[in-house]
Amino acid sequence: MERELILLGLLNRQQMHGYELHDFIESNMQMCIDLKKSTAYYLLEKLEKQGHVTQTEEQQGNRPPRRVYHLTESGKAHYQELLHKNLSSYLPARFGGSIGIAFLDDVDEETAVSLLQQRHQQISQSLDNTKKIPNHPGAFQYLIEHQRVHLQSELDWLDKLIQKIKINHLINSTNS
Amino acid sequence: MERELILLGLLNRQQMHGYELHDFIESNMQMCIDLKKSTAYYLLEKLEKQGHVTQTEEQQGNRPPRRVYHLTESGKAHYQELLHKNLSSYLPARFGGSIGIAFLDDVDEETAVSLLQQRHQQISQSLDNTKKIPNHPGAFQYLIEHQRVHLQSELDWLDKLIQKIKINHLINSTNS
DNA sequence: TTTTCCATGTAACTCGTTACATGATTTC
DNA sequence: GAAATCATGTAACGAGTTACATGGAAAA
Repeated sequence: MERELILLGLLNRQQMHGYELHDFIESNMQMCIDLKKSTAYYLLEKLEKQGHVTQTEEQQGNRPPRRVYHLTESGKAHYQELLHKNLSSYLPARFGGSIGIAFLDDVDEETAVSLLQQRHQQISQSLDNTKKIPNHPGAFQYLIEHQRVHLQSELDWLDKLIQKIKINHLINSTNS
Repeated sequence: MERELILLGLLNRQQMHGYELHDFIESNMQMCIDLKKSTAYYLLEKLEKQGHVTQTEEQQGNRPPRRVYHLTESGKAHYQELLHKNLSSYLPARFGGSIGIAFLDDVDEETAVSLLQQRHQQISQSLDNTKKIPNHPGAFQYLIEHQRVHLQSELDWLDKLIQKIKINHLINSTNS
């Protein structure tokens, strides 16, 4: 549902074609969603069938024609519906990535530290990436800030965890 | 993949049957995953076909026989593989729930505040739920703590956002 | 001139959910 | 006696990904 919401939200600002939409999402929202091209095209087709958007073709020289989409009235209503639902509800954020934490005891401490450091590195990278995103007016900026806060909190927590494991390791190794 | 990882991780501790696995996950990990029964059964069948687990039937009176699963050697290896992968990589946590934030400008301020308060309520509820989870030995507890830290950070952030919107609203309404 | 970018799409697949079905047992 | 729990499953569906295909234009 959220992919549809993004497309509608962007189209609510201005008409855009599929490639453009995908491109914008990839370069400005990559930290919170990964929308594949084929999914974007598929979704736009679906929205058109449902009457939420309409197409107009734009020819640019010899290139494949751009299919520029715009919201219909029905689309605007649908957009508001999805937006309200999204804002009002908290979908237990899929923390797939953290599940392994529950089973940390099943890898030895050196390995654990090294694996978690790799993870740390990636989160750090993600955080850096959010800094490359150009500034946007209005609420869009909130999303980016939210992501930054989240990533920073993840990083802090990970640091503490790694410290704990290192200390445990010292204790265990001096005891044996 | 993470559902498979959980099943393997639990089976690595002790043999369990499908219902029991599902039940444990539902009551102890509901804050980070929602594994449906049919998915659990399906996954266990799949793991068996792949040789990662074996079954033994246990009859209890007239009930449908319990299918108790245990890890094979191959299963243990597979488990370690998935666990390493999970620990070392950060899958940009699916923040589907927050996407709407980017489009907050498209709802009027009173509505926004009210929607976000509903969201706040739900996160708060989630946080309370983590407190009902019984204590677990070892690393399992880290997962719960991680979730709590995350939820708290979400709550803090939301509070600030709601405040900002309220202030904006005041400014806008006195100006007009 | 080779690579990257622009611009679209299709077919097959995977993962997971929904909705259904069964039937004994325990609890209220 | 009704409702919840125990215990399993199947069939159909849905969302999204992967891998592929096409071909001109711009940049390296």
